[in-house]
Amino acid sequence: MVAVEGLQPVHTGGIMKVSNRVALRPTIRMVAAEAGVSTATVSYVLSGRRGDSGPGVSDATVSRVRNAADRLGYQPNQAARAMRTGRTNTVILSLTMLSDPWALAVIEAVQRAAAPLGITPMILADADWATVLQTHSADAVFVDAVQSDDKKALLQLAERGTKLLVFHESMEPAGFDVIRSIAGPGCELAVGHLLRSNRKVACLTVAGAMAGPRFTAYTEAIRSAGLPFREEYVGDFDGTSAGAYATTIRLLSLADPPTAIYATTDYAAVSAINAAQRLGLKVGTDIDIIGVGNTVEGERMTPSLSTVGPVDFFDRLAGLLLDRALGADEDPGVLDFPWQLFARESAPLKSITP
Amino acid sequence: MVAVEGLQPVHTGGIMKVSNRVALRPTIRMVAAEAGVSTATVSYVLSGRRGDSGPGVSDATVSRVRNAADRLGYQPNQAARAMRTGRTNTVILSLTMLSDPWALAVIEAVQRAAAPLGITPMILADADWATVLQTHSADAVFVDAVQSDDKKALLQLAERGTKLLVFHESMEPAGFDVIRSIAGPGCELAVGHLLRSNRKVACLTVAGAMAGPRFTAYTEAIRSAGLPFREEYVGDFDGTSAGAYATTIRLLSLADPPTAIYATTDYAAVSAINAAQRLGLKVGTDIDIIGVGNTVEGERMTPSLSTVGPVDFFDRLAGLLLDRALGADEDPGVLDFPWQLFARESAPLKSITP
DNA sequence: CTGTTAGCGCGTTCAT
DNA sequence: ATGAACGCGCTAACAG
Repeated sequence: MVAVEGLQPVHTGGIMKVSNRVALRPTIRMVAAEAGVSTATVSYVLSGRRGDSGPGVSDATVSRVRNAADRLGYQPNQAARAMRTGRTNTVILSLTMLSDPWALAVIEAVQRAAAPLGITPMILADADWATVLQTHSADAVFVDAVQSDDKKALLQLAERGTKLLVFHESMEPAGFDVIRSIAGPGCELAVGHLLRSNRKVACLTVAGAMAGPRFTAYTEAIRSAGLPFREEYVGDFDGTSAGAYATTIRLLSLADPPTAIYATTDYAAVSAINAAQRLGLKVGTDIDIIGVGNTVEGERMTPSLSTVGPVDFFDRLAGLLLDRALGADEDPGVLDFPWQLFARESAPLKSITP
Repeated sequence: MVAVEGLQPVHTGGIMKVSNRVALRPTIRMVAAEAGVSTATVSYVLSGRRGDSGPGVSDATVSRVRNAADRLGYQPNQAARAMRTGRTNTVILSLTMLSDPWALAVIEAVQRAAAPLGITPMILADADWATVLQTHSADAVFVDAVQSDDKKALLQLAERGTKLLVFHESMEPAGFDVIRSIAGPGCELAVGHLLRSNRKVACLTVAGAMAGPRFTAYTEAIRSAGLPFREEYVGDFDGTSAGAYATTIRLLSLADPPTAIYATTDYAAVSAINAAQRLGLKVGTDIDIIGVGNTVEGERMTPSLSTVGPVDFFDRLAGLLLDRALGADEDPGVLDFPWQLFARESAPLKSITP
């Protein structure tokens, strides 16, 4: 030590107790001093490690340390811990479209799974996630809207040791995990379900998404059922639920109204049900309505919403993310979620009418 | 140095180049070795400091270092940097109700302001923010839904040096900043505006919020205008925009329909406008509609939405947050946003009719 | 004026 | 139960 005798506080590691600032955050050394033990002991006690082979710390010491820590209000400095262990006790969720209920469901599921593990989910709403992740690390990262040209960035991140889970329909794992949940076939299932007992099936879809798989599935299914495609049965709306409501009213007010509606999201389907009921129709009898996505809200409402979607998507996603965060060092792979039909009250299974 | 001669790699600080793992992240020492300079020089070059008084590093060296860093793909380790400097280059936004457009606007504004400063906003969606913030630090933190009994937790965090900005109507600053934006008077302004040219004013409000200031302002304003309170003019809905749409249809289908609608949010007002137009009414002439919140969407739509709200709220909030993050060590205070009336097309200023 | 040396910060962990 | 060596980037003090 080169410290000037009279100035150097002995146990505190030298941070500015001498200066005018009040002591900011207590360090492990202060706790050690307070408890009259070494920093190593404090570390072992508070991080609960060293259970590897026998006790190692006596009960008396444990409580002395605990008390000291409480008294000082000690909280470990995550930056220091991260530097030493390489773990941040954090997972990052990179989510575009935070307004989307899908994103909220991801957050909720991860939150629930992470809390008991002492891991904090942080949400990154930056379109430029690749750059951010180059410097800010986490124990695992979920990225929801990857383009094919992001592949290089992903590879680089993976190579640096970032544990990545990527949501993408066709990308192959390459140092990162891929979460997959392909909509097309499931959506055809939905329309097909309606077509079993209906010949006049309309589609409620967001105006901007008419090139996507959810709408294509509609035209496909109509075509392969040998039915004519009726332009007036395509109800495009602006993406808001009010828009979906209004468009449903319009569809059902046609001279020759549809007897079933395929909505490309559960949220649109909910609006459609409200609109149909407003017009005095009995949903599931007078009119069949089916959604897409298998959200919990649909399951719980009355009448319960028929829908298609992956099973248990959010919880399993959260589970995998946290597995990775905890460092089970398995090889990355694909987590595929096949879609299923949930025929509930709003479009029940019926004896087939020709 | 106590290192065993033959094993210790000289410049790398000893991380496991020896082991089987590929080199994970390049460190500043590797860059220094690659460029043939000291770590200090690398640090000065890459962090752009030492600009205090003149350059300090020759152009030739600068480019040598830059090249070396690029070649290795060096990115500074934020944890190490944070430990040394106490800065994380991060701000945390603790937001409940992430689905609320208000939260999205906060995120968007902060994102925009933070990016050029090299600061990354991270969103915390944990109801238990107080606990999380005890261990995870950031250069500044915004907390949106503080209860009065959180005060103790806030004080503690502030004492530890966390820079806090708190959104609360009545709390006083105490080591943390308070953002304030009181709705009541502004809402009365809105209803008052409608009452200047209408006697039949309905209210569109969320069913659960009828004890809140936005609804109270309606009853208050009606009362002080000497008008009777008409139960059938209260249109409560479920919080969705489809619900607002449907409720507006109901209100306007009354035997004695209102000539103006006060909606307690801009989003409800937008739905109300859609509904009124659907019924063939000319908004701003046949019917006046006003919202609450002064969102940008309202300003841009046609007809433009009349509303009340704070001016420039999100950008100024973002500005203050980043000021704090950058450490301008001023005393905390209150940032108050008085509300204003924006009389636009959906409820224009009219010559007064008695 | 340019570049280097050396040591710090704080929690973890190996060897004693 | 402890001493002390880490990790990695920063920066005061110093040397050419």
